[in-house]
Amino acid sequence: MALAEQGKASSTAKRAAKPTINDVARLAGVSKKTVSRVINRSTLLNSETRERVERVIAELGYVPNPQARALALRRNFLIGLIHDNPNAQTVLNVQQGILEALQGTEFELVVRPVDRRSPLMLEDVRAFLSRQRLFGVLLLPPISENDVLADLCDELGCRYVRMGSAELDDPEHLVASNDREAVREATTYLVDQGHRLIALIEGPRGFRSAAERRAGFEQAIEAAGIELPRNFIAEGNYTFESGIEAANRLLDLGPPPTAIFASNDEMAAGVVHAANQRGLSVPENLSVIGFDDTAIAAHIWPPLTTVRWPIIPMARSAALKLVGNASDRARAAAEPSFFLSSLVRRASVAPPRP
Amino acid sequence: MALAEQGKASSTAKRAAKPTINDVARLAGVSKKTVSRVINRSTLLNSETRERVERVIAELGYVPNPQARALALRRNFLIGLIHDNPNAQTVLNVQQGILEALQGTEFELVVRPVDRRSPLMLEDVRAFLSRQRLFGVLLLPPISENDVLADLCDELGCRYVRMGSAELDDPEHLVASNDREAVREATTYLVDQGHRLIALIEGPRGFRSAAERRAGFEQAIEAAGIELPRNFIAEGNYTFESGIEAANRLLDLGPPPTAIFASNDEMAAGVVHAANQRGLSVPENLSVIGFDDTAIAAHIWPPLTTVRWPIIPMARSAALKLVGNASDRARAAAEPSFFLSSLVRRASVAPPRP
DNA sequence: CGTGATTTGACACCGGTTACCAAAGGGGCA
DNA sequence: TGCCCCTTTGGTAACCGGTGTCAAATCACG
Repeated sequence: MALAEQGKASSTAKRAAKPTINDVARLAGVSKKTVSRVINRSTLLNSETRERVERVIAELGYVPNPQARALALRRNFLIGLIHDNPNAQTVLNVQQGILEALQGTEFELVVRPVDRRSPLMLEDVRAFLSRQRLFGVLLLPPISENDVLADLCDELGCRYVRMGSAELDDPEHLVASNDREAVREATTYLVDQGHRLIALIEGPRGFRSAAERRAGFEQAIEAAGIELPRNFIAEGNYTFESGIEAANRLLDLGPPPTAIFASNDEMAAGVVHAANQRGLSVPENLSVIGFDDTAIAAHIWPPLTTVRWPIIPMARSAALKLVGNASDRARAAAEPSFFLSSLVRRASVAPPRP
Repeated sequence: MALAEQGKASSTAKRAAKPTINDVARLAGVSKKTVSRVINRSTLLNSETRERVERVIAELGYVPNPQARALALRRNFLIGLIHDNPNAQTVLNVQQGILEALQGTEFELVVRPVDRRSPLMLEDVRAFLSRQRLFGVLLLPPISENDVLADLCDELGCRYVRMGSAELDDPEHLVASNDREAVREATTYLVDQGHRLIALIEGPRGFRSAAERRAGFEQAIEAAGIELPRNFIAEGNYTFESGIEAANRLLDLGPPPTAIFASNDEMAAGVVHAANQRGLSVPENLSVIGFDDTAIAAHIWPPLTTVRWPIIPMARSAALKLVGNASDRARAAAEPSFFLSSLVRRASVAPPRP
């Protein structure tokens, strides 16, 4: 009887009827509840019983049904990635980092791009979160800076971790990098190369990440004793096209800058593109530094000097923080919250022409 | 009583206890089952009853619990995206297309990158599919060409749609594009510009998609009456770096090609990069055509002439095919399976120098 | 008033979890 | 030594929120 049951449960070819907790309980001669205790590593268990149940589980190849657990626990084993980041490589890197962290767990990754500008965004996210009862969500910049969104997560009882630059939230909810420092370092590098006419293409105003990078830039300029013309700071929106436009505005100035720091690689690539279109050569006539060190930075010509933003480890850490919250608070708290960005010197910077 | 209940269900602030099917049934004065029928658009329903239930549903803002449905139906409302595509923009475009199709439905997208070369890949996917009981999966090239994987989906009772070049599967399971045709067109364009020394960088051997593109290339060369030196066909693996290497091998030949067709944009960008490193200018000294028309194509300098691969509509169609299978087989079958790729002329092609 | 078609409901079930209770075993105390 | 209380261990039943099955109720019609 027991053998017949086992055979039926584990090997039958037709639409493999997966073994359930009941099968395990019957074969192990215990109740469902005991099996449940074994699965959930309850301490209130005789070690002999535990072993017996574990043996049956292994024999049957039993795996708890996530749907049933989700129903009973009122919570899914899904991690959501909410983002409105325009950069494909960044988003994919984040996905990769998260999945590395989720590897071997029962969690899955659900992606949810949103439109920051849509008036329906918040309602959309609300519906998503409350319907799916996600275990938790990861918020990617720039939308991670939206406090209303974070509050919404709280309100709906959904854990969250935000990725961002700094002081956005408690360490429990945050993974950040030292963007300001890194931009200061990069800008200082331009100064050290002899540049005095250095322009900035910043991200959209109103975002902390943009403000951080700008602050680092201004600190370096000030430290060098350079007076920064007001119109040497241009605004972009992190897209290639906006980089082109901003570069054209800057290069039309008299005198034009000899070096441009762009707040991400995409825009930096746009700057290089615009320079080429004008017959300017990088780095001979114009030095360019980007930010992120996504694939495009190494791929364009000349290879871009840029700030490496350790997005994959950051994403991994953020996911561990989220998931760790479940089983092991200590480990979650120990998960690093701060990461260092640093300058990668390639070929898009040279001393200005005399 | 009814009003009190309603208040409790719909407005209570504390951890908003969501209304369930029971609440709806009670308020509408019908049974759970009847509500279920309304939700599922069963035709066996008095229209008056239906309206009454629908009114209550609207009042309460009731939304069925996906977890409970998943348990009862033994199937999740999750679409999986299984891929091992190295190109970030392509993957993200696919995600975008899928999400467009899923917009407004109860389905969510779960991403699952895999490692084609890992011996554990199949077991990994098997565990993923059988544990999560996904509604269905989308298979992206190049892994979509793996027949074992498709069979595995079948075996596990998981619907699937493969994206690929052609003749990979039944139309029900396939969304394809006319790569061969498109490559022939692109190559013919090079011929028409006056090129006779045209090289190909193809994808990894053993993949149908690579073979398709190669076939198109060879057809065009043959039609032009050009004899193709054997070493004018180089192999790459779709990465930027492999494009550089292949380009260097080709440009070291005597005589070197005056035009190179690369089987994707990433490798084409590598070709441009390699040419620049050698002091060759594109398109003056070397013409380059890519494939895909991902963002990088428009972003590098010079903007790349390439074949536009309509990946977003393809992904959308694939997702509709998958989901449509559920509600509306006719619509799913009607969903187009074939898409046309076509040449986008930018600035990386010019007649060869005399 | 019987007959068949249409609507509706009662009830078990999906596969886990928690609440609560009962039995078994161990130690303190009279 | 015997009694009682407390801790450990395991079982039962209810529940999470839907769905399928099947029978009952309703209705039109000959």
